[in-house]
Parts: sequence; C-alpha cells; structure tokens
Amino acid sequence: MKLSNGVEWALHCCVTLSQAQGPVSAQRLAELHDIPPAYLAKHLQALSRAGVVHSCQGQEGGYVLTRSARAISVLDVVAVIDGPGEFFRCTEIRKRGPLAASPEHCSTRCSIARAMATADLAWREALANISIADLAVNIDADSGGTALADVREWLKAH
Amino acid sequence: MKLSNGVEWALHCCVTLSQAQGPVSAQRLAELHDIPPAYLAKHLQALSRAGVVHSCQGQEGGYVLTRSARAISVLDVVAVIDGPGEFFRCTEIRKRGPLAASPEHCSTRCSIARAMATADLAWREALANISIADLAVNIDADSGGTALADVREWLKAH
DNA sequence: GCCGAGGTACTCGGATACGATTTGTCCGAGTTAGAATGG
DNA sequence: CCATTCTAACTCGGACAAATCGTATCCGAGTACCTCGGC
Repeated sequence: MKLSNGVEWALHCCVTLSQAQGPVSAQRLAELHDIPPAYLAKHLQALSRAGVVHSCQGQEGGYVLTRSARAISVLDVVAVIDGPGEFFRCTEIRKRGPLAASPEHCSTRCSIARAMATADLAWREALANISIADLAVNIDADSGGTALADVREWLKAH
Repeated sequence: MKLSNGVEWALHCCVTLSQAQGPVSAQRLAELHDIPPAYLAKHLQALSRAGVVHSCQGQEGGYVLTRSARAISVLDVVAVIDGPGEFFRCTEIRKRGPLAASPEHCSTRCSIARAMATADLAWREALANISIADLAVNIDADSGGTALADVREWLKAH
C-alpha cells in the first residue's frame, strides 16, 4: 500500500497557493515544482471539485484557496487525492466457509475491522491536526526564513 | 490508497493458527475461510519468510505460529503482507524547479514528509498495540463464546 | 514380531499469466483580457 | 476621448492510452508418513 504520488504535489501546491495573491495556473505550479503539468491539473481539478480550491477561468485564471491556509488540514488534501475511504476494506469472510458466523452475531463489525478502523482513525487525527499554514511555517524555518519570500517573489515575477 | 486484500486473510489465518494444536496446511485454511487456496499460499509464504509462521513440509505439514499469539502484533502481519515501507514516499520535489532548495538546507526531511511520518507512526503504534490474541478474544466475544471452540473442533475433525 | 528400504501422497516454494488501479497525456469548451473600431 | 465589439490567447474540464501493482493460478522440489518386504 502506498499513497498516490499526487498527494505530495497537491500539498506543495497548496502551500504555494497560500503565498499567492491572485490565481495561479496549473501551468505555473507545475513549472515551479518541475512536475508533469497535465497530470497535476488532474489533481487540481479534484481539489476544485472537493471545494478546497476555487478555479478561475480566463486569460489570467488559475486556482485560489477557498479559505485560509490555517483552515485547510493536511487530511483535507489527502482525502481528496487519495480517496475518502479507509485503508482496510472488510470483506466479511467471517460469513463465509463451513464455520460462517450466524447473521445474528454480525450486528457489530468484525473485531479485525474494528482494530484496523482504530488505527485508521489515529492516522486521520494526526493529519487533521496539521494545517497547510503549519507546513508553510515549517518549510520557511527549514530554509532559514527565505523560502516563502522567494515563492511570493517568483509568483509576482511571472 | 488501499490495503491489500491479503491482509484480512492473513489476520484471520493467524487467529485460526493460534487455536490449532499442530500444523495447518494452506489448503485447510483456504477451505475454512472460502478463499482462493493458491493466492492465500502466496501470503503465507511471505509470513514464513518474515518469521511470523513456520512451515512444515510433508504429508501432515502446514504452518505453525513461531511464537505466542500474544507476542504477534497486528502490525507484524500487516507489515509483511503490505510491505514495511511507509505510506508516503517523499520525492524531494523541493530540490527541483527554479526555486530548488539549496542542499545545505536539506539536512532534515522536508516538513511535509515529517508530517506524514508522524501520522504513519500513529497508525503503526495503534496496530502494534493489538495482538493476534486480542483479536481472538474479541472474535470469541462477538460470537457469544463459541467461535474459537468451533474452530478448534473443526481443525481436529479435518 | 521387528527393522529397514521404497513408494506415494501430501506439503511448500517460486515462476508464470491476468486484471485493475494508478499514472500520464491529449484535445475541446468556456472565459477573460486586451486590441481594434466606431461614435 | 470613450464606449462597444471583436478577436485571440489563455484557462479549466473531461475523455483517452500506457505502465505499474495487486490478483490469481499453475507446476516443480522436497519431505514425512505409510506400505511392503526381508530378517
């Protein structure tokens, strides 16, 4: 099991958008990160459908965050790109085979599914506690406080 | 992103093996759960390579847990079937593009990778805290205290 | 009756096809900015 | 000089292939049990 590669791209793009003043096109975002423009566009469309970003058409169009970077969690982005479903899909094999559980005992989810769901929840909570704004702050700190300013400058220059 | 279907099978099989006295063949395990025998064998082989179960060849051969069910965590099994790697694979796109980060600022992992790693750890800790023995107890409780005894009886009868 | 050799049936193990999901790409519909034109 | 119209370029959006990974299957290598023969 592995996360889609687009998750990384989408998170970086959201951080970039949080530093932009106006719309930024998929073309620019792809150029800035040196990634396939068409495929990135596909993921941005998904973010648009989910209401994380808003798309502006036209000559000076592009994408804009629909709300503050502090109000967008990493989980929001991951859930859009990777799908909202849980990792584990219970196929209810306890109901199959010669020792199939009787339906009356299947009112609750099987204990294996419960265990996996618990872990799933822990993962989601960890991601929900981190916002795009947090990521931006950390990226800036790692770079010595120049990264975000460089991005803002680059966006204006282009 | 989704977990391999074999994870569910492997966990059920480990619970079953925890109730067995001697070796149980892949054929029997597949029959008991009504799943493809050959494909299940593939996963059991992986568990054998990882040292979770021990394989016994010969006419009365099969698989046996290498240690107590209480000493085998759900994470052990999941890591074998699904691979030990983390969900998120950082491709270091911060080093690409016109605003590539200078190598001196890349001594630490990128903040996005750190955020994802934190969530990954939370997930793994949750799974590490649950043992195969715990699953067995819960399954038995769900069934009203008959499931494990039925499994033991079925294993002896065949 | 006991021991040993041989055969047999069962097991695991890796190498081999198939299908689905993810990845990657393309072109068309729609919209906005700017230029050209007329008043 | 200003309003209007038109063109044109740029944008997003969904529809269309290729590659990779998960799924499923098969047959060969090896081993323990059972049978059979000899002592």
